Amino acid sequence: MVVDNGRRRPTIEDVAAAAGVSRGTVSRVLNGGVNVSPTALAAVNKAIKQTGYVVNTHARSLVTQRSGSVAFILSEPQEKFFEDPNFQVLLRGCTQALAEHDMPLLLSIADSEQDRERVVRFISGGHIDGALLFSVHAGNPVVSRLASLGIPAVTCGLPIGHEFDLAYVAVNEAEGGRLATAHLARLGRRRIATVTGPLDTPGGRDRLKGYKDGLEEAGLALDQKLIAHGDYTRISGQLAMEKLLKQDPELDAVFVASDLMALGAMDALARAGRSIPGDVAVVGFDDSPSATSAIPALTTVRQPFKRICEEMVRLLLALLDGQEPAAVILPAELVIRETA
Amino acid sequence: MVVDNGRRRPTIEDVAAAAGVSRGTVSRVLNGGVNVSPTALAAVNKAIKQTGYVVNTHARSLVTQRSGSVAFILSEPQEKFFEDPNFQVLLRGCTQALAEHDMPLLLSIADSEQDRERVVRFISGGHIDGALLFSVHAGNPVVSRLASLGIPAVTCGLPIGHEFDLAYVAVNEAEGGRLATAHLARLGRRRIATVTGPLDTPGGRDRLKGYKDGLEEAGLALDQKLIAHGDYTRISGQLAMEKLLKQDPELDAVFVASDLMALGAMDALARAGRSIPGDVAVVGFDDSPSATSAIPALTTVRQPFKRICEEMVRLLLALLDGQEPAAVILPAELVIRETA
DNA sequence: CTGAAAGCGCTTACAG
DNA sequence: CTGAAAGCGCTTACAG
Repeated sequence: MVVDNGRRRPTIEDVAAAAGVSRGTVSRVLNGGVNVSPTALAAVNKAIKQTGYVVNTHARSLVTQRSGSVAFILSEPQEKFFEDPNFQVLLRGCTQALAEHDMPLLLSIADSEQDRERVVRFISGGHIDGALLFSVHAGNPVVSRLASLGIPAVTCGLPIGHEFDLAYVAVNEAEGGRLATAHLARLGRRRIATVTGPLDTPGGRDRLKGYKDGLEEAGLALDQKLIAHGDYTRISGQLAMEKLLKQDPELDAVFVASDLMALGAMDALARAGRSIPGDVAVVGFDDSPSATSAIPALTTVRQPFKRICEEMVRLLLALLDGQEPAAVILPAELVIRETA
Repeated sequence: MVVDNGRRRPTIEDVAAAAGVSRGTVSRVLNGGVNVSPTALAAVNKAIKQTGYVVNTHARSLVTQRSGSVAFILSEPQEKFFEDPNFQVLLRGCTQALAEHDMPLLLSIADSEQDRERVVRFISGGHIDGALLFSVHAGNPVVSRLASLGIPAVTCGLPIGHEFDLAYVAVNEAEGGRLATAHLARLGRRRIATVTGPLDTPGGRDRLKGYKDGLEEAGLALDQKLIAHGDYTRISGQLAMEKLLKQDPELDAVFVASDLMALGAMDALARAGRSIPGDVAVVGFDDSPSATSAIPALTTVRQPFKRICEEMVRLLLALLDGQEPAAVILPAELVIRETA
């Protein structure tokens, strides 16, 4: 039963009165119940229910000097955010992982210079305890600012240039690239091309490394004509594929460093009249929702996004707890569907 | 120049000392500068810069009883959230509109019974001042709870069942449906089908109404065989289109109540060997990013998402200011591309 | 195990 | 226009 005395929200004082104890005891119950007698505990819990008490987080934060919330920072130009299905998965995953700790997620989008200023100001203003960072190109100013301010932060993907002063969670990018390439070689493909991401991102750099490893492992020569670059957008995948087809019309496979770019590459292949996987086998990266809905369904390297989010939140909470920044590398996994 | 005295953040006390005034005066400057002499104002502003002072929002919220943040609540099953590109646009638009008022956006996802409980608890706990609500089916429990708790809330789209106790922003759905249908009729199409959204959503219900209006206006008869229903997912659009083709193989146009479903419908048409727009003209709804990237590019009814977000935030701030709930209806606009 | 008390950093009547 | 002071609702040594 919830008692509503007028309009005002019940405070710890009301609970104390109802339970016949002091405010201190109520507070102790609220904070884990240590040094509280079973009798008092029961009385307080009953009083909490009875009064419908909910802690005032502002009052609590004022004394604990902790805000109890974290920011999800997207420092990416707007178009990519719009287009990339991975962000939604990550946003949701983090929201849920945080919710399990009863922490709200503050969304901050910092894709312009001005926004970045605001976001950094906001964060250094102590409004949040820590940050979850996404889409981190080498040299991203938000990342450096956070790192130099010493604000607890965890990045998704290896933060190039801050490998040692920031915590991060990443899939084993190189291994993923190697798995994809090895799979294509195993299928008997001999002219395996690749579309990379930007080389100032870990996904661009390391998936390419994996591609090279896979080629070498299969005894295939590295050929610069078979390498093109994209920026993770669908259209960039299409353009890169067109370029590759021009450079080497005989190519029979392609490893594309993201599913979205793979979709673009498939558009280009279709327009060029190549069948998939008959003429050209395609492997993507991410296992994003678009991979399954593609026609034909995309063979890809899976990033365990849910797990990534959980680990990011875990790492961030550990940082808030005073632990040192750590890195978590998750295994990549090949998901075989129809395109290869 | 920022002075860092040890590790502790400067407080209003530090600013007062630096400016040679009382805390009260500093606070007055912070809150608009009324009743402050030009001299004091200048001194305080200088001291703020000098000390690098940033207001402690928790302390402020504790006394003002306002949190200064609002929640973006998504009460939608997970799959749709993942798939629907509109959410990203809305999320971004609201984040930005709010940022202009220096208010952070808290993201809450309430797609399960349990999540809903948490979200309602969170909100009634006073952690936020108001809510922005999305994807509102009639009878959504979160909506009713918010409405009955009297928490300032603005919904995106007409909140069926709460038309009069909640503020909302919506595009003129019926007019959009009418425009789409009229356009198809004007193109000479005579067997115009429609794929609706769920009829317990304003978009499902009212776009269908517009379709009927458009038909009538063009002197075309309403035929139940030409109406099928989807749930805004791509696959549902495909299934609905397949059903329509079965029910009336002679249909020559279709108005689909969302772009995403239109994409699904186009998949079905392609599989059935119908050319677009040659055999069947297609008009979508939303003008989401997927409309432009579709091949062929989708003719659609534009929802002014950016404007919608701005109006939602404006309305919410007005509610927080004590104004009565209002409704804003924005005009729909036809965007002609390649499919019709 | 418990209560009384100080204090977190701000805002806002109130008196002048 | 300005300062002194009360108070927002909590946590946490401290003493017992």
